[in-house]
Amino acid sequence: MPELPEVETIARDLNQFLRGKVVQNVNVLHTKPLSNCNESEFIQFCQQEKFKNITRAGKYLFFEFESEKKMILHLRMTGKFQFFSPYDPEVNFEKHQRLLFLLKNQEALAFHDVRIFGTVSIYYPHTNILEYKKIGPEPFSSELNPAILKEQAKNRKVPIKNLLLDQKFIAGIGNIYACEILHAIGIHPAKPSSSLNLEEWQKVLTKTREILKEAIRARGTTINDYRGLAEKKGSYQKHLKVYNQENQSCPTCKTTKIIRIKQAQRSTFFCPACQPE
DNA sequence: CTTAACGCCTGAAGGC
DNA sequence: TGCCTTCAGGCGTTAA
Repeated sequence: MPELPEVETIARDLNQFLRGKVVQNVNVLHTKPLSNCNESEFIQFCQQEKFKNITRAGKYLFFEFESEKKMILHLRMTGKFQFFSPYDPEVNFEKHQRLLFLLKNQEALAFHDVRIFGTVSIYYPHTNILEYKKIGPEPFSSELNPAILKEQAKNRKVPIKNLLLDQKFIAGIGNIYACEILHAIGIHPAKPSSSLNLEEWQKVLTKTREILKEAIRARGTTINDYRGLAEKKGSYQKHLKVYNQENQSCPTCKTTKIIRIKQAQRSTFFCPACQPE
């Protein structure tokens, strides 16, 4: 499940492979990912476009072409990219490839997505990009500070864990890092968001940045599905203290076992000793 | 405005 | 072995 560190890693790698390359043709192997156009529009949109830059915003990937057209893609749960050089359909075809971008010199980029939750949308220059409006501030943005977070949360009764998952509150945090952040600062995941004081918001912000930065250094977390380009795994799973660690001893207090609860239909892992109510 | 529940999807894993 | 159920979860939609 790609979150900010995983998407950042993919964006950096894609840039290296794709910058300056031209899309000669596209095979739409499944139309479900196309969110704001049909198959023929999508093919038309991409043909002869040269990749200029690939960036990340929240958990979205922004593909910018030289023409200033943009393609915005979300990997959701199981989306990943495969770069083939050269691409041989006999060898490289896989069942769950959904979009295939054919490049020069027999190279190709495949968007692979088992569960087909991933989405792509296309934008012509100078048009209003809806995706921007849906996501909140980047965790590393200098506009963020503890006072703003506290203010934004003052009427929010939802558990802090759920608020950290809200992409409009802070962009890019998913289930894994939300659990890790709360453990690192010793806050119970069910604590009502509006009850955190300024000092606690300071800790949230500092640890969020620290953990995400460290996870980017490790090229993300690979538990089940996540793979970067070239099927490369991340290594941050070695640093996880609570996520997926049910019944293990907490690495911080070394005495209490990590427990698992459900919040808003999602698993939350935490240490009841280090994160008291 | 906020919150909660559901649906989308497939493959892995567990129960019997 | 095989069938059935449950689970994984990001996010859009819907309803309250």
